[in-house]
This record gives sequence, C-alpha cells and structure tokens, in this order.
Amino acid sequence: MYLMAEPAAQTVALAESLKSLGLTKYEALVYIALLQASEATATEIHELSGVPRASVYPVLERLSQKQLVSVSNTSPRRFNPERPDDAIESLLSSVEHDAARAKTTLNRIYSQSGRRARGDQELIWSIHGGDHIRLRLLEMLQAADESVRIIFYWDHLKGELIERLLSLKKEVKIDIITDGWSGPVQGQINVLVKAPPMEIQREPVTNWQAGCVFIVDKKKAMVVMGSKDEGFTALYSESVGFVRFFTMYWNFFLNWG
Amino acid sequence: MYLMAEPAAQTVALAESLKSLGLTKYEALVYIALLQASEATATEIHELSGVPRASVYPVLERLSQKQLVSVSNTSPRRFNPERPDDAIESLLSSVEHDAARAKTTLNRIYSQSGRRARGDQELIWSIHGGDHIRLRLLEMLQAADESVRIIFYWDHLKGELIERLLSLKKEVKIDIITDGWSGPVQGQINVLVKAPPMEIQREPVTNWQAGCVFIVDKKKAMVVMGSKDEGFTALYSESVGFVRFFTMYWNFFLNWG
DNA sequence: CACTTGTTGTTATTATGATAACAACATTTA
DNA sequence: TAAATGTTGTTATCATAATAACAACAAGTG
Repeated sequence: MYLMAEPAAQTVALAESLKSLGLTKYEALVYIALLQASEATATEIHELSGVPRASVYPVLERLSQKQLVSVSNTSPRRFNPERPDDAIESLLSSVEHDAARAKTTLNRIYSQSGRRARGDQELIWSIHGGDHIRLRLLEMLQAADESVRIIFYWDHLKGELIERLLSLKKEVKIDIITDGWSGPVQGQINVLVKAPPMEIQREPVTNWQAGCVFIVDKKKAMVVMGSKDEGFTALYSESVGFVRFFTMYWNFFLNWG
Repeated sequence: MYLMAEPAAQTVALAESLKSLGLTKYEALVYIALLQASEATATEIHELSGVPRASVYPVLERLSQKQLVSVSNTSPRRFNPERPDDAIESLLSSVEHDAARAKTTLNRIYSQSGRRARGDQELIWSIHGGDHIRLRLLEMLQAADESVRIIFYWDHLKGELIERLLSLKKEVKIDIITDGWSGPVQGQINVLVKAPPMEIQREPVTNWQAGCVFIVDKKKAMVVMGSKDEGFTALYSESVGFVRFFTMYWNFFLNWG
C-alpha cells in the first residue's frame, strides 16, 4: 500500500505552518508522526505519516541535522522527536537570526543608496493591505508639522488613530470629520461628528468597510478605501493636484448637510 | 542583455536569508534592487537586479501582496520599497504567527499521544548538533536527584555548565574531573583538575573540541564528542550496560596518573 | 515611425515528492 | 540445515510542481 494516506485537515494546516519555518511537507509529516509515536522505527513512521518508506530515511536524516530528532543505535534504528517547544524555538530562532542579518544588510543598502529624497512629489502611490496602509498612515501623521485634516469612516483603526493624534505636537491643528469619537477632545483638536452622506452609502459596493481622507500640512494626502470583497487599498501622494482635489473633497464634506 | 548579471557575494548571502523569510530568489533580488533605487520602473529594476524584465512584473505583484512595495499610478508604473525595518518586521511576524500556531497544535499532539514513558531504558540515542546536545544535557542535569559525575573537556559550554550545576539541589553530590574550574566550589561539589591523558591527546583526531562524560544518578549517561571536522555528536542512554561502561571509564580517569 | 511598456505563453531548471529495485540480514519453516 | 519469507536500509529512477528564463507581441508613447 504505497498510496499517500490522506492526512487529517488539521495536519495539513499544521504542515503549512511548519513549511514557513523551513520544513518541507515530508519533514513536517514525519515530525508530526514521530510526536504521536516516539521511538518509532522507520517503518512505523512510514505507516503513521503516509510518507513513502524509502523517503522516510533521508527525511529523518535532514530532521536530525536540523536537530529535531535523535537516533538510536539499535537495529532497526529508532527515532525520537525533540519536544515541540524546543523544536519550534530552535527553528524560529534560526529564522530570526536570518532576519536580523538581513535587516542590517538591507538597512545599509537602503541608507547608502543615493535615492532622491523628494521624488515622491508628483507621483500617486497605491498601497495594498491593511497593515501596510496602517503603517504608512501612522508614519505620515507622525510627521505632521502644522495641520491635519481627516475624513474618517473606518471602525477598525479608530482607537489607534485617536491615540496617535493625541500624541502629536500641540502646534498641529487637527480637524476631523467622522461618525463617532471616543476620546478626549484637546485644545488643538476639532471634531465634527457626521454620518456619511447618502451618495456614498448608495454606492453599489457590497461591503463598505472604510472610506477615509487624510491631508497633512496641506502637502500630503492619503485616501483609504476598503470593502470586504476587495480588501483595502490606499492612495498616497504629495502631488499638488492630488492634494487640492481631496482638500476640495474635504470642504465639500465639511459643508454638506 | 538578458544574461543574469552575477550579483555581489553579499547579495547572494542576503538573498539566502530572505528566502528563509519566505521570499523567492527573484523577490529578494527585486526588493534589494528597489532599495538601491526607490521609485524605479520595471525596466530599471530589471537592469539593476538582473531579473528578466518579463519576470519583474509578477514578482512586483507578489511583493505588493506581501506589502513590501507600493505602486505608483503613473505610466510607466513606478515602485517604492517598504522600509527594511518594517518589511522584515512584517515578514518575521507572519512566521512567528505560524510558529505560535504550530507550537500549540504540536504540543497538543505530543501530550495526547500515549507514548510509553520508559522506553528509553535500553536504547542508546545519537544526538547531533551543539545546540541540540546542550539542550538535552542541561535538561538531564536539571533532573538530577542524587549524584552527578562528570568528565569535562569542552571549553565552549563550561560557563553554562557551572551555572547549571550550582543551581542544583544541595542533596546532589557532584564530582567533576576537568581541566579548569572558574567558579565557587560549594559544599556538595568536588572538583578534580586534571589534564586529559596522553592516550586521548595522541588520538589521530585533527581538531578535538570536546570530550565529556556525564553520569546522573548512576542511571543515565551522556557522552559528548566533538571535533572541528565532524561537528558534535553525543550519545545518551539509560541502558545499564552503557552506564556501567562509562562509570568504569570515569573511575579510570579518576585514578589515572 | 521607433521605442518602451506591459502582457502572454513557452521552455529550462530545480526542488520535492513518489515509486521501484536491491543487497544485507533476520526469521520462519520444511 | 537449507530454502523460503520477511524486514531494513540504501540507491536509482521517475513524476510533479514551483521557480526561473526567454521569446514574442500588443498597446501605448513620444
């Protein structure tokens, strides 16, 4: 019976996780099997994991190199798994080690490169993914010097946003149009609570999650759009036209209704 | 010029590190190139990275999904890298997330499995790799109840070993034969400083790094061998014969010279 | 037009997965 | 004991999927 036995759904997901720690499918399956039957022989592992018997040997050899199993000196050989905590720890720390090395090298490349500092100016950038957007947004707000104008309809980020705004320098004038505010309103912050206009609500977008505009120092603007279907997209630009457009948009919102 | 430009040696090592964070070779090369020339077009990236121009587009698409680059809405499109710190952070945290998931699942499997508790007894286990050995060794010592006998010639681990020994329960009698001791000698610890015998020094092993014997409670024994060429290997066993053999070995050492 | 960009499809190349074959040895059975 | 049977560990071979490399072309741009 050489057919690959179909592993449990749990096992498949688990194998996926282990893959990103640098294991192959077989290495993952063999290690999992070994946890269920410590001190197993190659044949037992083969039967339990569904991995072909001939493949079990090289896989165990690799796992041994990676310090996830130890080997008995009996005949037949028996194999013993490193405890999961230690195993994961060992794999992860090797990845973290690589990450640290990569980080320093990349940073050196990044700082050495004589890339133009103000090239952003006339370009409009698309940014995908919630985290990516969040990062860039907080970064942009942090750099605010004079003024921040915000139209904000995005429940998910609200807490973090408020926190960040409150931490800005006192000189920065902040104007916010949003649907609800749950924090202190300090001197320089001006909140206008307003439901989103019907025109937007009537849009044929099935699952609206976010619709935001951020204008910083009248020089940079970022707009965020999000729906459950398409995920989050943001546009960022320092282009004069772009900023002017969304300043108008902001004014329209301010005076509407 | 479609030939892959030979990347700097540094770049190759870097790409390797990035691979273990889940990037492919091309993704790594493209990202590195982008750091050197932010806001590059696809063609510029192709020239800088050596990645075929046609391949650059799908690669950038994937990088965009992974939130490592943003895209301009110009024609031609331009691309901007996420800053290295944030990029690595993002990749690493995704791996760490997987690691955490895997750890809990594996632990459940491990604890659920009704593996025999006393199977270790008559087997001799091979353990490869310095870290792996270190882990198992400290674990074994920690579990000491009555006595620990050690023959220790291994500079690298000396500090950690001493520390661990000092933390043991006071009832545990500790006898050590080694070539140097740099800690307090408390009541239950008995240190005998002794150079390794000529018989061992004359062995035709080019680069001897470690030669150790650990006997715990007269029931478990672990021996460590290490040379620069072959790396570290250890044997562990609770087998009576094994323990008896190395107890004899220990006695031989004790009375020699 | 000449040139570049962006896209598509096809062909290597590699890593991994899957199967088969075999020698060495141990166990069983006549 | 000799033959048959089964197991282990090793090696070679093949299949498949992921990635890399290239060629060709349509659309856009100056």
